[in-house]
Amino acid sequence: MSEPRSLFLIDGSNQMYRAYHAIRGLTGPDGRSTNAVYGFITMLRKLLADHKPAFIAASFDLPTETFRDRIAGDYKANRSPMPQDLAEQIPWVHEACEAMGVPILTHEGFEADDVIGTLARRAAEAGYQVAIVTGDKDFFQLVEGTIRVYNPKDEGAWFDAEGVKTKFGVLPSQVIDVLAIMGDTSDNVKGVPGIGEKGARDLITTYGSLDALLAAAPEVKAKKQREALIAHADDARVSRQLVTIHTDVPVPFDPGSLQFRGASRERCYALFSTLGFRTLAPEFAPTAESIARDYAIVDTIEGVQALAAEARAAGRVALHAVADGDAGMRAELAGMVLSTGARQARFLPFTAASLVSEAGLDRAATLAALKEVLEDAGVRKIGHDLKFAMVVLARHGITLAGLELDTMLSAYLLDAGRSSQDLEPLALEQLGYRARTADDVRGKGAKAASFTAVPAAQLLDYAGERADLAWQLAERFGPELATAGVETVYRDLELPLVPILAALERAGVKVDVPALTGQAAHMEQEMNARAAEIFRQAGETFNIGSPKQLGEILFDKLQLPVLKRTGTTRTPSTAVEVLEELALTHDLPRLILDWRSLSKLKGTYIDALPTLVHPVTGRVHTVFNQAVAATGRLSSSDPNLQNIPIRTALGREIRRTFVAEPGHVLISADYSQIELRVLAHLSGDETLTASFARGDDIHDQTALKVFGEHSGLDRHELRRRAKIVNYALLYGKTAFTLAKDIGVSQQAAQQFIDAYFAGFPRVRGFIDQTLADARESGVVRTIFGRKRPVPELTSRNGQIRSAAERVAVNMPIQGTAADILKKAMIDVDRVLTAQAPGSRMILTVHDELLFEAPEADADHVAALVRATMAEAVILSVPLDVDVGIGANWKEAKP
DNA sequence: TGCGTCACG
DNA sequence: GACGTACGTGACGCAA
Repeated sequence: MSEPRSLFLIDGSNQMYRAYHAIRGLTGPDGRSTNAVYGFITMLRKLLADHKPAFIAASFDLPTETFRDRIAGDYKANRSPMPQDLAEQIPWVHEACEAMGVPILTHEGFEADDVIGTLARRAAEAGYQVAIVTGDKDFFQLVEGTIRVYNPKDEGAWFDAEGVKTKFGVLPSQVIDVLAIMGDTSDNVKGVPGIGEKGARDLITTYGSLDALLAAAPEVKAKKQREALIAHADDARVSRQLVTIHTDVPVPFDPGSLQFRGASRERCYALFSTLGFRTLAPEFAPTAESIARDYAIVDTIEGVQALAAEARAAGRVALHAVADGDAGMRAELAGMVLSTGARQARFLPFTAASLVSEAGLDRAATLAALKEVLEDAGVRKIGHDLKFAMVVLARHGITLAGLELDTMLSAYLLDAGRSSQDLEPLALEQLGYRARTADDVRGKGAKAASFTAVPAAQLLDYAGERADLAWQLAERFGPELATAGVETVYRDLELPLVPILAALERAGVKVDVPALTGQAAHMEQEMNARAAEIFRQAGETFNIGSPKQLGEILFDKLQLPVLKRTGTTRTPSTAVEVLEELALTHDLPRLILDWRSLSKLKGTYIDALPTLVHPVTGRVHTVFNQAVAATGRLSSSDPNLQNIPIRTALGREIRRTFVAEPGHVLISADYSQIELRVLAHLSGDETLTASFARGDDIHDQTALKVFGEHSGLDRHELRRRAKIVNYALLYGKTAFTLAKDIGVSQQAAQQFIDAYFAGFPRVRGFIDQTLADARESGVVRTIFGRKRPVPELTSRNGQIRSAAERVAVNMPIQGTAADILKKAMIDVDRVLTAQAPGSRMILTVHDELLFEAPEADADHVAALVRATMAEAVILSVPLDVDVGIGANWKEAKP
């Protein structure tokens, strides 16, 4: 808690140095180091938060001569000059102090230490509690009474006289004597040669003081110490002068000028933005309170009706559905927000059943009053993530129509590589102020409340911003879509996809819960059997799921060789490729692999899926994320239904539990080798194109081209290796990894790579041209015009540059394939609506679409789907579609 | 919360 | 000569 008369004096230079060394490799947008200033700010923020000082100041050394230079001309002569990238940060550190409301103290001719010492003494005399914030032990000499040293390192440590004795071994009054003897090489304080910290401490403890020690030097028992003390007595006296912190600097103690002033949001925001502190800057961004705006709650049905009329008259309305979470199928609709202009919004909170006293609107009546406007395509809709609103509203019988501008999708198309397409960071980036987050109004973690339990008045600013900011962002993004060349992909693909994805999410997929429960029991038995054998071989029980514990067993106890280390912590890796290798010589790794595989399947799918069955629909409803993957792909979450196992026999059993409703079947349709076909199209390679045109098996063709006719391998193995080669080389895989993947020498792998590019000569040209264009423009694009920035192509760091090159080659291919699937979804949706209305699309998995159809319609639907997908786009090679029909997803896979 | 691991295309 | 070594995702359990 804040002491009314507490003064914190920060040893600024010391803390800056510490930050500089504690954090490595942090740079700002212009490439200059920001590590010291970042670390300093972090320290300062923690100090302010933890101790809430009423008075505070930071002192820094000036680069001018001090009295110590006059005492000893070579004072600090040994000190290596301050690193250039630290010196550069000094002005920023000063600005950080000023911006954070911390006064800066300096005084010509004295070091920061002396200024701090003087103020500490004078403040203590005036009755203040003083904390000297430093990691420098020299300050221990000042500790007495209400003066303490505080080292903010780690959790922070306080040193009073007792603490100094414990930490340094002598009383504060004896500290300078110890320092005078031991010297300080970095400051070129000579001390007494041959006597270090421990020796100095023992001598001072024995003799009481330096003067007493020097007087008694001839009696010191240890010969070396005795001779050194006699020979260097004067050095010791000079050293004592140098290490003594002066407390009589002519600097007045003026409490008024040392008051903590509080941070200036503007200055902090400006500084932190300049320095590229992406998490820190937003905290200081201007909040919207500073901007005049018209937000209000509407809580009468007449008000709602008037609002509906207003929206109709305006012809455009930004809207937001206030509901918890990202999953539209699980969100409880707590209110609606409408905006028909910048900095304007109306919030319609619904009365929560649990909060009888809370004023609000009846949900059903309100939605009934809004229904006509929401369903009128003539009233154009704006929003951030309109799919979410669509799904939520659909559950209340409203079919949102007239989608015009989704700011989330627009932002995604304008910069697919942005780390987040959420509203708050976009508002900060585009409009320059900090929007409220759901966490701000609901609390977060375990204390988080539901929107339905937060009083409407508290939600108003948050809710209003959702619609208002969407409106404001739409004003910017609308024109930008055209200038960025992504309007086509927006109009023709992303926007039409919104209602289709909303329908997929609403449809969900049926899972056979009893079957999953049965599999869980079986899995558990299998796991227990493996675990027992694992523990027997290990000679002890441990947590097999802990990479740390497992590593200790394998590499410490059993002394198996460490073949690979993990990327970040450099601990021995226990990844699958490592265990596969170890399994050649030991039994244990194989058992571990088996256990892991079972554990993964059980934990991620078998146990999880039943808990995700919707209580009303009895089906599992995923969320399709349309603005996440940088290439243009969709992703799936809560649960992810795009990574249901298929590669192992046991995993495939999980697919059996994805079933059709009674009387229905599942139909799976997937594009055959779509990315390689896109490559053939983009590169114009004649050999590749001709193979696809003839309908050859492309992997067999590659096998022939790369391995030759007489490799001696069976066709299956050849094809497996060729498939790896086909997909790997395209994205820049190296001979090193290819060799491991297909089990040949690195030299052989290199020959395959050379043979591949020789066999498909235009592929190399395509890669080179793509990279040349990308370096020129800074972006790569799909054939639909979707773009992804690749700024790092010009990095001076070879590794970063290589990674960017692989990204640049991959994106046009993966992204074009994604565009094709999106186009196919739009076409298929139209065809099914017209010609097979009893059937519905239920999932999409990158190159596959899954449908649920009445049994009697199955063949018809399969044929429609196949034809429509094959004709989704016209490339220079045909698009092949494999279609299968079955009672469950496994059987439906062609 | 970050990390290691592993499921998918 | 050392270093690290195909792209794109999301979820789980552990450890701090």
